[in-house]
Amino acid sequence: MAVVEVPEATISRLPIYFRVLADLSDRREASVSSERISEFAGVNAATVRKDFSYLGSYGTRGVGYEVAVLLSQIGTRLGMARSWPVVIAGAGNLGQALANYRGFSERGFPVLALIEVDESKVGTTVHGVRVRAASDLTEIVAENEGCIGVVATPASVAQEVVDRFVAAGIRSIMNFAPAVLTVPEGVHMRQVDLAVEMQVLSFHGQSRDPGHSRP
Amino acid sequence: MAVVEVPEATISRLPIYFRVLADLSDRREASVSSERISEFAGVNAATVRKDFSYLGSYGTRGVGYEVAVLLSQIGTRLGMARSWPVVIAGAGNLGQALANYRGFSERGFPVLALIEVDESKVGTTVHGVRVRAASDLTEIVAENEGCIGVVATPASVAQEVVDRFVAAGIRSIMNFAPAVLTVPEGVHMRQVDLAVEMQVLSFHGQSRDPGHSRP
DNA sequence: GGTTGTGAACAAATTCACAGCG
DNA sequence: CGCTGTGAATTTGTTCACAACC
Repeated sequence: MAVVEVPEATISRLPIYFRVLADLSDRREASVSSERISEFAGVNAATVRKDFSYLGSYGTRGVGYEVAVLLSQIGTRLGMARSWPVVIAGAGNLGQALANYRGFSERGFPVLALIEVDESKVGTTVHGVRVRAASDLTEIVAENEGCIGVVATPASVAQEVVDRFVAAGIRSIMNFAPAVLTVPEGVHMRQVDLAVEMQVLSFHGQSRDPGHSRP
Repeated sequence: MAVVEVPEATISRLPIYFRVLADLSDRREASVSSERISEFAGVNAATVRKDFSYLGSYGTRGVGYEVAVLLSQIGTRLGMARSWPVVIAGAGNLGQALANYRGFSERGFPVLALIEVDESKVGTTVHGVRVRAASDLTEIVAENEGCIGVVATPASVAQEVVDRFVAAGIRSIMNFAPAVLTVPEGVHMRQVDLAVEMQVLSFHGQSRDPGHSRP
């Protein structure tokens, strides 16, 4: 129970459990079984239990899990006890859209600033978020512990942006540019490519296979 | 080489290879080794070769792969020979952002319409995309073979929207709402939850582990 | 009784390592 | 020689099935 690392596959499901448990908590449900979580999360019940067991032993045999306890445990693991400021590079289409996206701020990821190289945009405000110059980056990151950097620039400059992020002290990066980027050891990066997701869908539309349903 | 299904993990990498090969093609490179693709795609070279072998035998031993041949093969498999019309449900923040996102249309996924229940928005135009009533959905889908449905509504109505999509004849759905949804056999659905991605990042930021770099 | 927590069995995906061939 | 294509080995992830416990 001590030395075992939480597997990556489990980590990627924790946010789902967190959401499900938050819903249950809103509905004033005190206790829940792995079977019921399994239904809401779309994950096999044994997987749910095994995932939870990596975090420790928080259930009661014959009863289930206390929603509040589990929610707080997973929340803590996910770092949801604090908020994680976000800096978005690129005030173009996507950057503005992300700055405007409530899903971030509502879930603990307030957008601090949009970073833009186009001088004419610097100093303006997009959906309440200030557009600032690239030269301000180091200062912004220094003043806000644990900043997450979001790359919303064209692919051609994405690696350059990531390098600047890293130089400024950012250790977590989310990349929306359609490019594979490299970061040094110790920096964590995730890639979201909307067109890639669409192409996976069109693969299944293409071949007349009876595609399946789980995300 | 014949009866073997293409594994899901391979399918999800095909769009990456496609992008890398398109870049190489732009740079007028005629031939490429799995080793080089591996660098650009951030995937082990043996994995690259195994992935390609599911599509057939398109390489030349001692030489490598012909960029043009491979690009066309993968493009065909991904259904990129045609364009895939997209209908977005929900003309709120996210829906408008997606309608405005060039990455879709540029890569063969033109946005046909935004579907919105708020009567006051119906009839307007958002970034050149018409906002239409839910009752128009069936007609739109019928007129456009192979429509992809995008869910950009609040989570509370997402399942309802998916059911309408399916009833209208849509078989490929991309869900941006933070909810786990179910679809009948034969309908393919993919989930993109931006806050989930951020939470996975904050998990790694939280624990002082030397997070790693690959997407 | 009911449900957790987990070892063991199974399945999928990745990586190694090398035969086979241009 | 160099690089592909692929069996075999390894790692990672999932699911089963049941003892342990409330």
